[in-house]
Amino acid sequence: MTVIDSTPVTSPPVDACVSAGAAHPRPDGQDRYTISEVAEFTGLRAHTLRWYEQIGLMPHVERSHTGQRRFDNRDLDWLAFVGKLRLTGMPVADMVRFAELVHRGEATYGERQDILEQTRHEVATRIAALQDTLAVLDAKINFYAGARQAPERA
Amino acid sequence: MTVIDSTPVTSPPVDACVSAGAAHPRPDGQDRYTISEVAEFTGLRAHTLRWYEQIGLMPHVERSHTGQRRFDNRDLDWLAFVGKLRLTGMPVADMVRFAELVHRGEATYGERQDILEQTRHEVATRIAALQDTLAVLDAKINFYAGARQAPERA
DNA sequence: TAGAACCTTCAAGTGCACTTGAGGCAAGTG
DNA sequence: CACTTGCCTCAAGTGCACTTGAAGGTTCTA
Repeated sequence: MTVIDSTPVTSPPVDACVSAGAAHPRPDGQDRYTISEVAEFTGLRAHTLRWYEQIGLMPHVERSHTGQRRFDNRDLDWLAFVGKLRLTGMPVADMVRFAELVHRGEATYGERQDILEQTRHEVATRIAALQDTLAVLDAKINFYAGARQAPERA
Repeated sequence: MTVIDSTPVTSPPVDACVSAGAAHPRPDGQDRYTISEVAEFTGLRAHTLRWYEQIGLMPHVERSHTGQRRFDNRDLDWLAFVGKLRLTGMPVADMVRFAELVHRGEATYGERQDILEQTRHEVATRIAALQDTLAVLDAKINFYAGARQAPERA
């Protein structure tokens, strides 16, 4: 019985951390992707994907009999999550540390929770700062718009 | 009559762009600051402030009779705005371009408005993405919390 | 009047996150 | 069977935003 995608099953219950909730639209009902397929799908370059693996951010990807990488849906989930973390501004080194915790299994749940709570806090702070910025931008945009509509008022 | 701060007056109506709305808490009722005062106030290093001026991101700062920089409240406003732009992820080169538009005066209002509207759009998009990320983080945090509270459920 | 604590310019260095290039193997096509 | 395409590894290069350092002038405090 092969995994056919559709709903996020995550059959091996060993470590459900990787399933990122409502999955992104998968290419199709398969489970083995070449590096260029993954590159197109994630927006990352093939070189970057290899580099991720090299530094330990992308844990060991399966290989074909000729040594080429074959990514599966779990890998895609992990990359989607990494993309989210990247969005938060988390340094790559920290993501690698998190990846190591995931690799070490259930024993690190607590530590992982702590890290994500810290990250959550930072993200919330960042959102607030950006909303502040939005207000400043709006004020300036309004100023410019007003100045253009009433240009002769010296 | 010297500018005493309080409400954003911006007496010379030439270019009100710099007044960033509700001003940050000013050091005190003065209007001439040394570079180290500005450094402490903004969190930027003195070297960075000189570099900003050098690349055209900090338009000409006044000098004392001995040639030392004397920043005023307008400069502080500008730096606060630059800080906001930096938060949005705008590259320094783009900020320099904006600074040049400001320097060229009213004729560039339209162009400036366009840039800020574009930036506004990007910031809004970014906020949405971060809120998405927040949801993912919450899901994972809950997963970890749940797994710790009910650890014996193989 | 001495020394600390500032300031100046010019230039090279740092850290991060990739990016690019070289050289080569393996599978499919006319 | 040559050729193109796609993958591999290893190593060096790039771009950005500062950061640090060197060498020297000026101003404030004791």
